[in-house]
Amino acid sequence: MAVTGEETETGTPTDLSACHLRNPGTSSSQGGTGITGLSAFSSKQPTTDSIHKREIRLLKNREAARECRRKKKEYVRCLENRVAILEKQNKTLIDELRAMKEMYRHE
DNA sequence: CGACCTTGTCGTCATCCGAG
DNA sequence: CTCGGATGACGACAAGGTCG
Repeated sequence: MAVTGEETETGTPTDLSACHLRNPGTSSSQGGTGITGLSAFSSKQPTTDSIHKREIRLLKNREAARECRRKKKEYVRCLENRVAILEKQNKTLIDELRAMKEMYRHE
């Protein structure tokens, strides 16, 4: 199903400034959609120009949405990477601590 | 096998936000 | 202000899985 190009590789976010998303939950939810779309032209007959403008806008937004999703995926992958690294680090430190405790206990 | 559920992807709309 | 890009939310659709 034409799943387009995946990006590069582990932990190299192209953007989102190194796993930093802006505050979630600031959007106040849209209007349930449905009969939307022509709101901008509701009262007037759409001219060929406005139709063309709309097509351009939709095309650009379509591409923007793709890019946005791509970035989001990469961001999540980056976070998962960090989690893995930190978990590993944590484990190492716990082991180290345990070893040191053991050492001091025998002194 | 068909009906239903789940998951992933896409396009669109509404909204936010920064630039000019 | 206006404009345009970015993004959250939603519905539609397809593919795969599960169950009777």
